[in-house]
Amino acid sequence: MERTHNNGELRLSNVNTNVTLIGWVAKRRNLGSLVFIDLRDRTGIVQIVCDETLSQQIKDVRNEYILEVTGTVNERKDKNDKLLTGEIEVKALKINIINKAETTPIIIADDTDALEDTRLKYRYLDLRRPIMQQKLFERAHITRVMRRYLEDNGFIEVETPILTASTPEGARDFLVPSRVHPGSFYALPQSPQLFKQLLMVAGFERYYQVARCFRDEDLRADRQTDFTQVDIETSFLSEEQIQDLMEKMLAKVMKEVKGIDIKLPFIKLPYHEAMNRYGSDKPDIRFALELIDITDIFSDSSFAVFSSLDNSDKAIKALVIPNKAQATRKEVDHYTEYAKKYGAKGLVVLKYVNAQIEGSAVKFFTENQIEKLIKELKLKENDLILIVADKWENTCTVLGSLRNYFKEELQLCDPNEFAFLWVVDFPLLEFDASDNRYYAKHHPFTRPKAEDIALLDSDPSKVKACAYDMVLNGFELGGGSLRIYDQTLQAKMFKVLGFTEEQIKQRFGWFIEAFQYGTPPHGGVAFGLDRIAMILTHSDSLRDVIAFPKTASASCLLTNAPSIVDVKQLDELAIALKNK
RNA sequence: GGUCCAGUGGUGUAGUGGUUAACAUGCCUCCCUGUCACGGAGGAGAUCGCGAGUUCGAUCCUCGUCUGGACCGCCA
Repeated sequence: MERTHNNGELRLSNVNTNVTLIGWVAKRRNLGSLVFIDLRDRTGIVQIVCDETLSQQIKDVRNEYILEVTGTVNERKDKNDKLLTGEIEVKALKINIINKAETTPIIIADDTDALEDTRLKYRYLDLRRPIMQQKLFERAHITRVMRRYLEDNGFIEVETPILTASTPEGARDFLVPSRVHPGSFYALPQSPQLFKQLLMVAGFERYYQVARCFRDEDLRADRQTDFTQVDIETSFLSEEQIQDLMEKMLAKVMKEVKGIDIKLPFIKLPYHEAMNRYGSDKPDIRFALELIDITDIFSDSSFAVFSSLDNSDKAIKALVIPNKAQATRKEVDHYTEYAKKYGAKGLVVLKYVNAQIEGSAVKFFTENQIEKLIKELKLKENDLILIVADKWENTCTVLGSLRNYFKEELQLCDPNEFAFLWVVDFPLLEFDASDNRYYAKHHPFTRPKAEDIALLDSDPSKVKACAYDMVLNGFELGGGSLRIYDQTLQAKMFKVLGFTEEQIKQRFGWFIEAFQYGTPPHGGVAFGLDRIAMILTHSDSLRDVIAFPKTASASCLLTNAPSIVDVKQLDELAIALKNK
């Protein structure tokens, strides 16, 4: 087999040359003694013409047969502007059938009608579709640009173990039983976090890895159990220096992969402001529709919904939807249901029509409050006003979810706009009321802001972290932080998290021990490669940019994983299954 | 763990308490020299996801179950 050209690259300039092509039969159009064959390879499709002299050779040729075609490139009489090769065709002189194919269960074309489960079962056929190939090519391009950028900036790729130790705190681990040590388990890494920090202790200064990570949690359209992280760690750099390096990397990706120039530096939005204005720690800032705080207006309200709240942690906020005052009862109920799904107790719905605020809650408002409301919400005729009153964080997230809901309903975003930003100054800790303890919001090795360290003793909830997330169009692309490199501070952090000396020793002892031998100040970031590829290829699901993804119930329809194993295998691992 | 949606020829859909289960596409046979979603004629192909119940009778109604999807919880 000696192919001379790729199918998709033939143009008018190739006319009158002899070529040998290889590809799959995408379509056969038989006009009797004249037969057209669309021959597809990974570069595209070209039309092959076969006249009567070849009729015996191609008699049996059907879709998805693999052919080797030798012929002459001719200019077409009837051109096809839907094909890049549409100005030419190849007049076949010799056709060799390299392999036959059964009729495929799905149509191999961009607009296949197969549903996703069928596509996943026959993924190898689904991946023959040009659009799927294009997505995986684009994903590889993203990875390539990132790799080159990191290599050019002195980063070294180091591989870290897949079979490692279980680390508590965080997502559920996938466990792998040890045969050599019956009763003991490895865990698959949720991220190479601890290893990359040890590489900094080891003195590599700049590390990266295109790393497979595993989390045994339920899946979503934008979440898989195993996924790929571009994992990065640096020594001696500040938050700003790391962010600067990383946003330049993304700018390069956007330029080289999408041909788009994005503005540097990225906007930096403190967590608190992001929540207050957008109701999300990963806001889509392509559209405004910001939340407006009206807590002060109703500080002395007699309206039970507002007055029953705990003053130490409450927020009343409004979202104003233009031209939606005519929403039907059914629509309004739908918004309320939507808000409840995200934890709202209720939704106060008002309308601004004929320069008046209407709604069942209005009777609890004073003249003064109504006046202030009109002014502060900058109300215009036909505005719909949605108000949530709850604990600060709940109020924000509920309205933030509604904001995203209206983004879709009102189509407020240009899919070809890419709005990057950093969300910074995250809180270090989160208090969990049911466990009555603090949890690290990022992870227990995140460095607190220097000016907040004193607060670790007095008011841990107020401590901010040197942590940052890169956000694009409402998705978290990646997140990172500076890490604690001081043993005393790390000990204090563990204490705040409620660990005993013994627990620390047992869980993190090997890690902490490393820090006493000269640990550089370090910090890094990890990007969700799948998610970046999903957004840049305008895919609705991560599954579209992962070659062999899992379903929402974490199974693989192609291989039928996970599957039952032989009792003998279990015996070797000293595992007995519980009878159900 | 929860809420919601879907499951009918290979594929994608329609539909009905009693049908010869419809349509498109794909597949097979034949015709066709300028098609490119080729066209024309004919044909094969479905225990209506599975189980139980209601009923004289269930693909349709009820319950359960399985599978797929979206979301909430969860995802340091």
